[in-house]
Amino acid sequence: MREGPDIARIASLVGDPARANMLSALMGGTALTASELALEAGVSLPTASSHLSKLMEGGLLTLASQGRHRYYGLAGPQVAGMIEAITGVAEAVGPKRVRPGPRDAAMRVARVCYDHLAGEQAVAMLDRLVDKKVLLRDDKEIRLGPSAASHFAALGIDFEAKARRPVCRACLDWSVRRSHLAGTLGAAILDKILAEKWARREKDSRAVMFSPTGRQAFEKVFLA
Amino acid sequence: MREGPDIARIASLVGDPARANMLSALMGGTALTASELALEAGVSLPTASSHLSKLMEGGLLTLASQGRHRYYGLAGPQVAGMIEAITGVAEAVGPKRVRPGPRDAAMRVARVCYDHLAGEQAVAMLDRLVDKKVLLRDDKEIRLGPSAASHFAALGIDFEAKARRPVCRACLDWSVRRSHLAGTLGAAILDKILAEKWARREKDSRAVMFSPTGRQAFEKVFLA
DNA sequence: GCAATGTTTCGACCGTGCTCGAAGCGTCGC
DNA sequence: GCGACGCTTCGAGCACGGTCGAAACATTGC
Repeated sequence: MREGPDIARIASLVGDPARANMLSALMGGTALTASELALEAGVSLPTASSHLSKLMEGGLLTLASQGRHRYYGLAGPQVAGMIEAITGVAEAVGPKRVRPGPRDAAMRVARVCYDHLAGEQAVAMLDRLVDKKVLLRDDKEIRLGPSAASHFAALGIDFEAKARRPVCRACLDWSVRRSHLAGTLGAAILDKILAEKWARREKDSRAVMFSPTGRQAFEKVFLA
Repeated sequence: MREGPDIARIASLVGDPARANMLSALMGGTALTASELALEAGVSLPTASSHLSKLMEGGLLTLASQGRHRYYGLAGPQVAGMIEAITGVAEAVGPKRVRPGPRDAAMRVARVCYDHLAGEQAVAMLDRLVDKKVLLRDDKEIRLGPSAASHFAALGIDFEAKARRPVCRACLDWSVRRSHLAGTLGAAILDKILAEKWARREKDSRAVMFSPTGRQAFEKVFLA
């Protein structure tokens, strides 16, 4: 009955949990592939694809095809602002949120983000690697420093052997609100952590649980 | 999978057309009753009531019970800001809106808003009544001026005879973005317009169509 | 060329939630 | 008190949209 722009259409796009998770994931500013977004949203690939096409049709996303990868990103700052506004209301209105249980606390410390480590530990690790000039961070970009090759080789981490993805990539951490390390290097480090049995993945969760000795080893290698 | 505030919950509340219409109607700042909101949304009273309780539960609305009337209003400026942000995206993203047809143009000029007149004609009428000091407007409130009683009596408009609602009320016009006159006086004026056959209601629409002579009469009385 | 990987389309299933009529409750006017 | 009015609750019907498996399509690497 009421005229004007179709706000219900836009809001209902954000109103599905899977799509909301995707949009939240994209709030970091980096474009993500359909597979990554499917993992973030916790749905299968076909489902994610369906959601993504709806978001595209609604004008909320942009698409950049690069080879067989398709990178989805937020359409612009106006869309980001809208998500921000909705998040603000959700936060203000929902103090009824159950207090974080042990699972949530663990997620905050360390968890899997697609194929690399995220959480406080991951953010601290990246900070330390930048401090030591092993990696170079300018603005939003991360590059390998001159000593990177030898540094990681000494640790037995081989990040070149993997597929052709960017070696380093910044990934915004939702809990800490700062970047952690993604890309093939981030993936290789997670592999290393799991291979050395410093930590194990919690079943049916993204949480990564360090053993006491594993934590010491990790901190000695990456946070020293 | 992703944590943080439940933005899907909030967005899906806005994502239903009926609820979106209600929220848009409340963007004017004045609280409205369940019946008024049902009309705005174009749904039955039970349906509207169900939506309203959901919006209440979601924390988007406040409720002020006055006798047997229950006035619903937006919970606060943060909620209003969110609606505004969503509206902005919907506007920016939907230039695919079909160009306004004759029906829409007519709606812009004059239409029914619950029980009173809205649109350009209504806004102009209120401006003129204020100019002539028949009505007094300070800030958002509208009151009767000293000459109001005799002025409307001379026109054969009896606004006291109606139920116990505020005589004057400002109602924000979506098309003009300025206030028009609601309340029992606004209703009485619309009654007059239809009784005099200056205009008729378009079937299945809120548009009000003035006849050529009716328009002249209306302008002579209210816009002179 | 063929196999591997990333992504979309198709088809079918199923549940959530929107919808309204009828009935129940609370408030006001006489 | 009784009737009128405003609103909410209950119950049942129904459609829309989310979900996934299988298969098709596209791109790359060998």
